[in-house]
Amino acid sequence: MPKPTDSMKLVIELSALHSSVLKRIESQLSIHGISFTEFLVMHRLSAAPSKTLRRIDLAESVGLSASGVTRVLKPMEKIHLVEKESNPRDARVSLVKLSRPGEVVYQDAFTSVEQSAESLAKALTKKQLSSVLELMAALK
Amino acid sequence: MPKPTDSMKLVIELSALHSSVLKRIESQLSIHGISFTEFLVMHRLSAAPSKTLRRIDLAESVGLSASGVTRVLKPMEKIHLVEKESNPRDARVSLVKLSRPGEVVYQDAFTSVEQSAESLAKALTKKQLSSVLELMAALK
DNA sequence: CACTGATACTTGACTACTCAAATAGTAGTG
DNA sequence: CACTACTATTTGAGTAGTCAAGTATCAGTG
Repeated sequence: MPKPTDSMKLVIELSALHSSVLKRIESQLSIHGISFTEFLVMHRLSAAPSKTLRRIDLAESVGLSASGVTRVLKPMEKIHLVEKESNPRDARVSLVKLSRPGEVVYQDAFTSVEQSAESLAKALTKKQLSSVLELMAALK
Repeated sequence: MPKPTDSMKLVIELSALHSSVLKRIESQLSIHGISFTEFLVMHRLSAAPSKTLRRIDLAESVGLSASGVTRVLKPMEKIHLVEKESNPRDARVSLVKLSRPGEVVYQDAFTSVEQSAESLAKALTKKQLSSVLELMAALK
């Protein structure tokens, strides 16, 4: 019977932590009628120049496949959280833009997520928190 | 436009890290024909007394719902990685046991996962690694 | 400027879950 | 010892994603 090294523990604990954190956040987000993935999409769009991204870059930044993005976006377009724009320079690409109503939902959701995040992170000191962030960045 | 606090960054980076790590590991595990979830199941069973657990406890420890466990286990039983046992004390519970062939697959898979994990963790010193583990445990 | 190969995206078919309801069994209480 | 309430599990129906194949467009080359 193998005994786990620390690096093994890292991946196992990472997975456990992810699943528990996700549950907390999703339950908060359900109030706003969106999933964490949808929140992430809006988060990335909101940070982008003119709140617009190519679907492929969006996929990359939220950790989805191209088709995954197509599928998340479809219902979001339907309720006008995001809108489709075309790129005059390249007819292959379809740009996604965070709409005004989308921004409003995003900002409300942001507050909720932040609350969950704070309540989670209060187990750590400020110093510890920035330390985890740094260490996690090194793992990327 | 809201600006992310560190605790917000924590949840977002956690999700990104999880998705990238999972992809690395799953691609290694595909050699053994199992998913990371199935690996986790065997990992927990392997650590349990007489390699046996109730389905509900298994669910809890791998972060799945009860029905999720039922569904992962079904194909694993079919190829005899695990076997079903009943509890004479309580006819409601159905115990799951890691079979001998299951142990073999688990140990091979363990080696693969450990390799991925090592290659991931080599971005960190030993001290940093045990530090992340400690901080992550605090977040649970 | 026609060809070749790469890129952006969408769709079909499948897998991996989830939740809610159904089933079966257990345990405490009057 | 019948009732009530709780626990363990499975199943049906639906959601969220994947990969592979298909379509459209672009960009470089002889």
